[in-house]
Parts: sequence; structure tokens; C-alpha cells
Amino acid sequence: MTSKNQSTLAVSTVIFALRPDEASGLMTLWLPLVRRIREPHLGQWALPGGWLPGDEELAAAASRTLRETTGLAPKYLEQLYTFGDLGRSPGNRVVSVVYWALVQSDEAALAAVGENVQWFPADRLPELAFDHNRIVDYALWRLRTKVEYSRIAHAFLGETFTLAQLRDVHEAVLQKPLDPANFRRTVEASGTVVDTGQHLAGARHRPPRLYRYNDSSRLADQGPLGPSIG
Amino acid sequence: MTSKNQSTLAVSTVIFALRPDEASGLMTLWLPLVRRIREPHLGQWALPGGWLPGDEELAAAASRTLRETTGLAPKYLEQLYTFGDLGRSPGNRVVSVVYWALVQSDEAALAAVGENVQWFPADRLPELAFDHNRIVDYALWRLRTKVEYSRIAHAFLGETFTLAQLRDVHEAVLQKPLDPANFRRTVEASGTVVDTGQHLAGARHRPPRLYRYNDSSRLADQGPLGPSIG
DNA sequence: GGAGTTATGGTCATTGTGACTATATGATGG
DNA sequence: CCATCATATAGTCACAATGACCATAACTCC
Repeated sequence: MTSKNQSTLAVSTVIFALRPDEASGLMTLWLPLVRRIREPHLGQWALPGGWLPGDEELAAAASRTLRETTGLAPKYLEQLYTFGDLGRSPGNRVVSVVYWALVQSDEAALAAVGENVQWFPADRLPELAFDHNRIVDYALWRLRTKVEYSRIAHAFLGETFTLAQLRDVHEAVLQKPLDPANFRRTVEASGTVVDTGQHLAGARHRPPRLYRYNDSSRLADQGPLGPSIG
Repeated sequence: MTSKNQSTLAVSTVIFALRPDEASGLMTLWLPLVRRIREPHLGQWALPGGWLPGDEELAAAASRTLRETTGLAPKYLEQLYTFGDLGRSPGNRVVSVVYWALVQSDEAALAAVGENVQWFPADRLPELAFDHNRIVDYALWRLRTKVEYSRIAHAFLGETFTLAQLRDVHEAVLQKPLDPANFRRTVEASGTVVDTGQHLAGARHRPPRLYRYNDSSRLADQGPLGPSIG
């Protein structure tokens, strides 16, 4: 029965969070990697993942490796692509179903790190095991494309947020400055956020309004397939 | 060794072609299905596909089942999604990497049909085996979304074509009429087509120009992953 | 030659958006 | 308590993209 399928199935996850760049202090994208503790590519950094258990859903497996690696729960989780090139792994042919996830920034700051788990800035990654550099590149492209037409940016933020915080997310992802007034106009027109009526005090300037995401107006994110969150 | 992975890997393909609707004569989307010749779902219609050979690339497997089913070569082929829900197939857990393909309309008219292969209009499908109705719905959504921002419509056409033919493709996919003049303006501005200088004579009206696709200006189709065609 | 039919070239109003100007408002420090 | 600072928020203006239309071109068919 095994003869009809000589490939092994794995699930990996590209996990994004925002945190300040060590040097510039600006918000940038970071992602956690795990060190390979066995051949092939022993010692190299790789995406968190593992073999797919026969009794676990794909998204659940991605979510689990995310939790095991970072101790976090994803605020956004979506299938990215399935990589199955014959040469991508030495030895047995491995087909990897890859997911990508966004986690909340303040939680990511508390996330577990250790000898074998470390966060890296997305634009300065080391050489990764297997074809994982290519996978991260594709995930970055998807994130940057999707943040412009979809409403996923809030996944980096908490329950309520200011438009400046939301704009920070967009600027970090898109790597370009956005005009505050124009950004506000666009976001308000899209109807994706709701004014909570509250303000955020404490800063030495006019206190900004706090917004909440408008769940009722979710834009087309994945079409007929509902977004797999959690 | 098999214990670490109790799932079976399959590859299926959603194949689209355009042909005139039997009743209205208007161009509509059609797709070929194959009849199940074994359990489960014996006798029901299903997407063409099969188990993934351990020594074949994913896209190659999709392309092969496409050829075996229709005798055609795809003009466009792209991975759609990987479906692996636990309950999607009775018995052993099956994970299907699904591709979607576009084939040329005039070739599709000649495509093989038989007792176990038949073309169906995409909007009037029977109840399919497994979760294949859901898969087709998703593929249709992807096609309709992508035809608006990408340049895949020409995959339904031959080497040269008139703007009316290209517009027919868009109208059939999007299921709504498009203004000829506006369509022309948009397409010409996009720079995706090149005037061949030739005209198509024979019709009882002003002879339309023949265009060719501009390969040099390919828009972002799949980001870092090159489109897998052929 | 005239009618029929689609091709193709314009116009006009509306909308979305980048660039930019101006005002609002709380915190802070004298 | 007031001036200052820094960001929040409201407008303005010009321009690009686009849907709705109108007008003319150029073949075939009768």
C-alpha cells in the first residue's frame, strides 16, 4: 500500500511578528527559526514544522508547531503553498504544506527564545536549511501583497489601536512611509475600523482615538475558503 | 518509517476551457470530469488526478493527468490549494495538492471524450465525489479574481486574437458584459498586447486587428515563484 | 449603393488617491 | 498659566483611472 506514495508529508509555518529594529528602532518584520538538531542540515536554521500526523488537520498542525515554537497563538493563519520539488531535501522525497501566520507584536516580545529558537529580522536572514529561504521570500511577498488589499494588518495589533499604530504596521510591512492624513482617509472610507469613542492619553500631543476592527465588513480574504484563524 | 506519516498524497487538477453554451450559444466555462471506476464514490464524477508518484514533480503530475484526461497541454497551470481535511475521504487520510489549468478553447473542442470522461458547464455541475464541488468553487473564484488583475485570459486563446475575442473571454469568466470601447482602452493602456498589423477579414463588418501577447511585460503573476506553465 | 454590424476613437462626469496646507489638542516646562 | 512641541485630524487641489455614452470607420451582404 505504501508503494503508491513514496513521499513524506510535512507541515511548516512562516511566523511573522513586528518588533523594533535593534539599530534604527523602527518597526520591522521578525520571524522565529529553529535550529536543526539532526541531519540533514544539522545546526542550520529552519522554519518551525514537522511531519504531519495522520490524525491532525493541516491548519491545526501549523498552529501547533507555532505554539510549540513560540508559545503563541496566531491571530492570522493561512495556507501559503505546497512545496514538493524532488531535489528540495536529500534522501526521501518530502512534500511540505507551508502555512504563514501573524502574531501580535506585544505578545511576540515575550515569546520564548532559547538555544534552538531565535527571532531574526526578515530582511537579514542567515542561509536556511532546505529551500526555506525561498519559502520565506514567497511568504513575504504574500504578506506585502495582501496587506494592501486585505485587512490583515490588525493581526499584529491588540483589540483596540490607534490609526498611527495601524499605519506603523503598514509602513513596516511595505517598507515605505505613508501620509497620515491620506492613510486615515483610506481606512475610514473602507469601513474596516470602528471608532470606540475612547482616546489614548498620556502622550505629549493630541490624544488619538482608539479604533476596533469591524468584524461585519470583512473583505474577501480567501474567497470561498474561509480564513483559518486560530 | 511509515509511522511518521499516515497520509496519502494525491494530485488533482481543475481544468478550464471556454466553449459555447449549448442553449444560449454564449461562451461559458467548461471543465472535464472523470467517472470514478472504484470505491469510494464509484460511478460519481470527480476531478482528474491520481496518487503522486514519488519521483514526479507536483506540477508535472498535474500536467500529466491533464494530458491523460483531455489529450491537451495546458497553456496555464498553477497550484491552487492543498486540501487535507480529515473527513474528506473515507478510509485512509488523503491530502490532495490541487492545480488549476487553462486550455485553449479550439483545442478543447477536439478533446477526447468517452464513457468515463465528459465536459460539464462550470455553473451546472452534478454532485461530485469527495469535496470536489468545493474545490471547483474555489478554483472558479481564483480564476475570476485573477483574470481581472493578471493576464491569464490569453491562455484560452491562440497565438493571435482580436480584442473582441479577448473581451469574450473576460465576459465569459466574469459573467457580465463589458463595454467594447472601454475594454479596448484598458487593454491597450496595460501594454499587455501588441498589434500584429494584420487584420481578420471575412466577417460582415469592419475587420478587426489581430493582436499578440506582449511577453516582455508580464505582470506579477505569482511573485517570487515563477508561473509553472506546461 | 444602402443597410447592417462590429471596430475603433472620442467626450464627460465620477471616483480614488498622492501631495500638501491648516487647525486641534493634550503634555511639558518654564 | 502660557508658550511650545508633536502628533491628530480636517480640508484642498490636481491628476489618473474608469464607467457611461456618442460618433465615425470600414467591411459584407443584398
